[in-house]
Amino acid sequence: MNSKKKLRKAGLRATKQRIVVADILFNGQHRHFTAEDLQSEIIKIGKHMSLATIYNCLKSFRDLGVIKQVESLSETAVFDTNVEYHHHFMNEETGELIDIKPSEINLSKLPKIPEGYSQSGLDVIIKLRKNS
Amino acid sequence: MNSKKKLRKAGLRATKQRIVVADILFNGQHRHFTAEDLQSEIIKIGKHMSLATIYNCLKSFRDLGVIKQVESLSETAVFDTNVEYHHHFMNEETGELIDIKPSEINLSKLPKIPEGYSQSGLDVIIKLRKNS
DNA sequence: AAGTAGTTTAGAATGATTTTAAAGTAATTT
DNA sequence: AAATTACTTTAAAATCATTCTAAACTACTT
Repeated sequence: MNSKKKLRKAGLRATKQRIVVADILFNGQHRHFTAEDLQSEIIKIGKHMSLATIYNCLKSFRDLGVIKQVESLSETAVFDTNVEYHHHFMNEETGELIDIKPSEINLSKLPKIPEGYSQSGLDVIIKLRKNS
Repeated sequence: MNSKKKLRKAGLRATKQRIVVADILFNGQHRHFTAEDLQSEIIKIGKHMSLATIYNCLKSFRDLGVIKQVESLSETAVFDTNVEYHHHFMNEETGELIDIKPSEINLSKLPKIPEGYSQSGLDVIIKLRKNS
């Protein structure tokens, strides 16, 4: 099934722009990218698309669940007076953080570190939603 | 030891502004805060301090190691075509991400979720640095 | 008390993202 | 196939967090 049909099926208008983005993204291989990465690629294949459109498109694809936005704790810099190694709970709505002591998490198995690199940190973030 | 002495000992000039910030931050209780949170508190106690100064001050305290900047993946939005639950390696210098399959991490013990909340997500980020 | 080097500051600059509102277009209806 | 309508795209302006600039200031040294 081509991108046009998939978009229609998902309830989105099959605009030229969305088709271009879908054709780039869903080629079978997973990838991480920013809005600007995508714009560069679009330019590389001789097309043009405004950044606003790219943001709009990525947002609708994300809401549809066909891509994921990688979690970032907050869009503003957050500081912590606790300088010991620890993890965090994060309230998804407010961004509020609560410390988690390392002893409360057991990370008994970790993946092999890629060749040529060393581990320089490890963060666990448990996201919370208020019960309704 | 008061803030003035502590700053001097750390090799930082004991400016009025740094003393105010240190007095607010190092009162024995840990906390998470943004530059603006801090400015609001400073205004609340009848003082004034420019945001640039607050950023400068937090940066020097961070470099000194007396506060920590909570990790954020990247300052720009990153998207991922892999919508399955998974974790990430992150190259600290470039921000580049590599997927980690959940089966490669064993999280056998997790902390108790705070009263009134439910877990809505869990992310593990392993930071990498290139070997020298 | 004077010197100097690090600091503070307002305001400008930057960079990512969103908004605005006008022009365009996909899908529907005629 | 043309007309309609509602959703989209877009350039440009706006916004927000953060950094930079460069002039005024001040902590510490001499």
